[in-house]
Amino acid sequence: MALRVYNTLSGKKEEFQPLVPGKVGMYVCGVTVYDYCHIGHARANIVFDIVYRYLQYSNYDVTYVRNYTDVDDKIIARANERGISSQELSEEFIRAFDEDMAALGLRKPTHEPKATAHIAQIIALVEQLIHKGMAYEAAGDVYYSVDKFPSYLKLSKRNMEEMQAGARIASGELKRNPMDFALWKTAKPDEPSWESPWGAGRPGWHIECSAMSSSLLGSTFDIHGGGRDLIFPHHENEIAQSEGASGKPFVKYWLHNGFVNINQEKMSKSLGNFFTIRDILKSYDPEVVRFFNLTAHYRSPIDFSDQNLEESRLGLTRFYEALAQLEIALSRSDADAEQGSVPESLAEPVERLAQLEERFRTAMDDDFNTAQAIGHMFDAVRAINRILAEESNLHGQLQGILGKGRDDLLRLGEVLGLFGSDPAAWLTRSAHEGLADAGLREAEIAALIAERRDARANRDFARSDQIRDDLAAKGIQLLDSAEGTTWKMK
RNA sequence: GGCUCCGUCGCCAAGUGGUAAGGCAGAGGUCUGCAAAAUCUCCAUCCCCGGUUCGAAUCCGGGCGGAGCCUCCA
Repeated sequence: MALRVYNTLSGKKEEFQPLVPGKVGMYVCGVTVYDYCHIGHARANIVFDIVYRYLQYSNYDVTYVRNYTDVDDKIIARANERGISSQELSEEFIRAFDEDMAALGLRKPTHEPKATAHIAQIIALVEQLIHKGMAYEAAGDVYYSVDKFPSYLKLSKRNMEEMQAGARIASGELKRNPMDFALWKTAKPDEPSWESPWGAGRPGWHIECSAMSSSLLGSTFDIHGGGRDLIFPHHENEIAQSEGASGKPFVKYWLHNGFVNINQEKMSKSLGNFFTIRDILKSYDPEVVRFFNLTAHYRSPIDFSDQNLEESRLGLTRFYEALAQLEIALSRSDADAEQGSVPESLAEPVERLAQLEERFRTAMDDDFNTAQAIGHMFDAVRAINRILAEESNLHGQLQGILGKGRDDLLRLGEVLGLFGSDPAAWLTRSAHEGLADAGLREAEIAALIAERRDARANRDFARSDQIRDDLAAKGIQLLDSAEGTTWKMK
């Protein structure tokens, strides 16, 4: 089955056919670097990280471009507040962005261009638009003339008359049409600026993406992504600029991810429910954050709440516990054990395990349906646990089946950026999180476990159970097994 | 007002014409000294009302409820 993607431009799912067979050019709008990234940025970047990974998994040669917009009104304003240069500010937050994305386990794009490193291309593009009559200069500013681009608003499917009714021209702007937008802004005092045919100035928002994408991917490429909120005006304007200049279709498939809500409310600074990635990673494992993002479809809104994150933590724990048990069973099993056939009772889980990859692909081929893909992976976990529950001593054939199951799970998990940690280590780390809140130290727990072990050996179950209940009251769950007793936070 | 979109089990969430994935929570069984984990079994007819169809959660119309965009925004 072939990959199908939902294209915002057509409003429906389409079969994905790259311009050049086997190769994909993909551009995703990065961030304007003037502050720390919030969890909405995390979602967008995780979503397109998955797109990138899945295309690579599907054997495409992908060129992934994600830009930094490092010249902008907000950067200038923030830099002035702090009394530093725009460049210092943007460099600081580019570093922060890189750290955040690395923490979230994102694969590095092929190219991460900066707007300020493409001023020459931007100026050339603006000149071209003026030359073609699509743009005009006015007092050092250059504006795009939306009236010259008949298919303007084709992406956002809005109505020009009504948009115009609501639009206003800010004082000092010399627009012919209120919907016209700036390609180049004349420099005000104390602003970063570059020399141009229209005097010193700087690029407007939107033009940098047109310039960088065409520089790195050509005038037509396959996928352009970003958050829904970028559809208008940002992406609409990119289309107008790029197609206006080249006369060729800009992008074949437009992909947009849904929003992040906080406790069912829109995330916004005014509501005070704004979380940076750094804030969240203080409380939650990055892999939990990623897992949470992938349990819903990328186009749907997701609700960021403690309860939902907690559920994701439990879900991810289920995977790691199964993987940890699998490691133990596989290491313990005897390679020389006599070959045995798979018992009839395990035919179904064995079959389910065998189908994992095919099901995963079918789900992901359907517009990157990670929620369904994870559902299939949970099925595989149950199949693994079932086999382990029934056959603690793996014979040759089952060993091979489970070994392949483990490999499949890890390989497909990697396509989603999951299960990359050593299972035992992840579980230990997870167990220790929150330990301080419980007011306990590991050594104390270990001592109590030892005391309980002795009590149990003496069949003093009253004492044994008391220890367990006391710890349970503090949120510590003891887990007895043949290998001894471990613990975790409930 | 215009344009998008959503309303599926207690909660989260897939499914968009062929008879409701999965996770969490819950009930019961197995395992266990007892538990936990694991496993097995059970647990929804899809906001409401019409219509199209052999057949609809899925399509159409009308309600009701919710969200987003239209200004910077992932």
